[in-house]
Amino acid sequence: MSQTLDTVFAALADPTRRAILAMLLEDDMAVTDVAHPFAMSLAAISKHLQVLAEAGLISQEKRGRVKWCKLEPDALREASAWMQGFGQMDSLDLDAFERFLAVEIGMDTEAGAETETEAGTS
Amino acid sequence: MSQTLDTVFAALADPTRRAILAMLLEDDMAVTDVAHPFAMSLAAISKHLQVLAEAGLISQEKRGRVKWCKLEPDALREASAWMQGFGQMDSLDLDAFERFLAVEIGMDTEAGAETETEAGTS
DNA sequence: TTCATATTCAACCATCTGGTTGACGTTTCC
DNA sequence: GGAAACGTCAACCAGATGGTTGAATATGAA
Repeated sequence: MSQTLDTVFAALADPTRRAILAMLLEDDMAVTDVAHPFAMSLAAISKHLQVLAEAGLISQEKRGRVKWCKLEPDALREASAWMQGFGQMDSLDLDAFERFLAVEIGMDTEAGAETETEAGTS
Repeated sequence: MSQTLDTVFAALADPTRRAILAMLLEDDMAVTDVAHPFAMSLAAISKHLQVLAEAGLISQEKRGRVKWCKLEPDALREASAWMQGFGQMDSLDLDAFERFLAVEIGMDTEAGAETETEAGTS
């Protein structure tokens, strides 16, 4: 579940990839056209597009010899929703939010840490 | 400018750091207390906190021998605002947004502009 | 002073990342 | 068929990242 957030935020951390997203905002594009404005090899852009696709931020569809790239805003909305939790922290259910995050990485947040939550060993 | 987005998104890409933010949402904490729920060394947590501080997501203040960590939601709001641009792409000024991104990474989006934007200080 | 607590620093390690180049498989066009 | 365009793959490289351990630095308490 939270692996999505890992990959989405990691994908967004690179300025080249953010710029690609901005370009795709305007229109679907072929890989070569995406690569055109950048001072780097086509292979590098191809890798960036794979990172974006694995994060679910774009989708790719091959038609003929051209692979079309399309923005998929849903993954962004998910990450954005996560951040909204912090942005609007005033009116947030902090306990519930923390429990959510605790589950997210499988940690215990201080209280009741010694409960046999990992009872799987028996 | 966009180095902020780079560092903020990179900081958010790690689940440990997101969990730390969630903990700080509840209350300010000392480094040792932040580290307590995690199965990793104090030094590792100290590094994570430095990453968060450099991204502006938290601030740290030393009182006595204890260093207190405090959530700074502003940096999150900034990144969140960036993402909102995609989430609400329907009602967005695409041209303006693309120009913003183009400047952000110093690239040209198709339309030629050999403007030497920055005499690199970096 | 001496000891314990709180935190960082430095060196080290394995792995990931972002880039390169060159070769390769497809698809289109002449 | 053969050449060009589209895109990926594989190998390689330098540097960043996330973790470790052990020593070092403050500060507080006895």
